[in-house]
Amino acid sequence: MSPSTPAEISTDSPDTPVLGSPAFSPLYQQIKSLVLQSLQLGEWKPGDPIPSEFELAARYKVSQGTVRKAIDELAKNHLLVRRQGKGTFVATHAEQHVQFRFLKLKPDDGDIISQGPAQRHIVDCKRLKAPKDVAQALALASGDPVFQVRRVLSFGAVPTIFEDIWLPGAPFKGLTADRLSTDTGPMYALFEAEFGIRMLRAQEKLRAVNPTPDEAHLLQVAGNTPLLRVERLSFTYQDTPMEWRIGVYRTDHHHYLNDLN
Amino acid sequence: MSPSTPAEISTDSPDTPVLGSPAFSPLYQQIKSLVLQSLQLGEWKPGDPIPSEFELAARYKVSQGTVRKAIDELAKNHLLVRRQGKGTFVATHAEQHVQFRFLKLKPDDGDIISQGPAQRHIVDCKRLKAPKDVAQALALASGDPVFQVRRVLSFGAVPTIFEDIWLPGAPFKGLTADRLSTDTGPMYALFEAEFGIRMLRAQEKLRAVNPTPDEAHLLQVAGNTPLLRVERLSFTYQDTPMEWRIGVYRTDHHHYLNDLN
DNA sequence: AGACATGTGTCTTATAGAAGATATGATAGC
DNA sequence: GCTATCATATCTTCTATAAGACACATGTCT
Repeated sequence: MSPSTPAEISTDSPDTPVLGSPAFSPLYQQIKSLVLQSLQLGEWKPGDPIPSEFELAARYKVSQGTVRKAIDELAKNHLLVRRQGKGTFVATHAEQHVQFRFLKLKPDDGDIISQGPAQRHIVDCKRLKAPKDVAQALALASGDPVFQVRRVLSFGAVPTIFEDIWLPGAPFKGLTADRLSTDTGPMYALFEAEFGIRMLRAQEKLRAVNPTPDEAHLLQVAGNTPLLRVERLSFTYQDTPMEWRIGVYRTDHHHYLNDLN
Repeated sequence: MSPSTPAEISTDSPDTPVLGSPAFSPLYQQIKSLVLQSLQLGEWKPGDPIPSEFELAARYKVSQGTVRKAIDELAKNHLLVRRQGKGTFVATHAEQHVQFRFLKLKPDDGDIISQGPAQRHIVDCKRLKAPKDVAQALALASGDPVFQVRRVLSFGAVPTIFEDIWLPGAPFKGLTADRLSTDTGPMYALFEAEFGIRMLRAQEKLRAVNPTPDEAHLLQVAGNTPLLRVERLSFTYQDTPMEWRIGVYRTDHHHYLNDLN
């Protein structure tokens, strides 16, 4: 047969295992998942540059334009960051402008006291067996080890957010309250640096609730204060749930800002 | 392809494309704004097909690929809809799958009674002078004529959403409670069909609140029930604000669903 | 310091075939 | 004659390739 058939990626894998996908997908989609695979396997670390478009084109035996289309999509999903003249880099939670990508609570317009960085206070950090609801959210078996982290975020000395965070025990082996307390940056940056776990997307469900006595005490509000309850499920590669977080927000000086597009 | 002598440089050959005044942006961006202009001026009506990529390429004297990139972006912004084999169409709020693009309140998982379409009930519809806050939100002068529409949405006979909607008087000239009541489809579809006004994007600010006595009555809840207050500002072309809407949501059988990407 | 080379992503053009949708005309069966 | 079915032609968007000009960043040489 022909010694060098170009673009034969489709033929070598009769069954793509994931998601029961149709056997034939566009080339650039296949490139996209190959790049994704390299990202997941850690071939390129967060912050590092990935090979240039032409290098990848040569590696995968496709044209530069095809690689470009694949990278474009990954960049739109915030998995990669393009920098003209420099290269394309693996996105990281440690960067300034991506810092609080998932935190949509903003200070009200003209509110001065709420500006500036948040003060963090870890209430506790325990390792225990997953309750049923936690297990279900994280796709674990009931009773599997999980970490529970509870913390309060304050803005300008006003306690504003209480969060109840649940993490699967295995990937986060070694997590301690101390490690969390000493850290100064955002939590997701720590997850990335310490445990190699990168949150890629999340889904939030919002309701209005009254606080539990515990929450009322931690947030220093009356028991009948309406609060915003934000239930967030965060996913890493392959849409694997990696964090379940129930946040309770005070909205007297802040609001949850959302752009509909 | 041309059989003529290659060496000769004809005067018109470099073909400076028909570009607008903003001379220093990529070609495809300029094409994008030209298409946008045609959309705004109503050259192509909602639901209609726009000219094919090759036609537009000829019209603007650029390549088909450049037109494609412009259209791609407009399609991602939901201003156009591509349909393979058929053409590219002006997006409309009247389509089934875009119906409630801006309504993020979803019934809780496994909740049966809340399924199905919403029942609408217009509480009132008045024409009056804009209060200060309304004028500011809609970029009007204080005292300019505005419409105020108040309505209740119910799911499975449970009143769930109360909305206080403010519209600028001039563009919506002729709006009546009757017209709103008789209409069966989504409100934005009516705005589009009757007034030629298309909401393109919106911004929402969320807080948890207790209802006013009025709201408590209309939503049939106790006065201390925590409710989700959603303040939405909707924009049409040129980012002109065209609707200010304060919604109050019951979240006992629903939640506000948001994807973070 | 300035000029230059090089490596990167960005933009534009051109060409070609694949895939989906639709109209038209031929053909077979009644 | 009439209708159902198939094949074909011709639109459209979608995918892939290739090549060149440009812009940006960062060196190295003079």
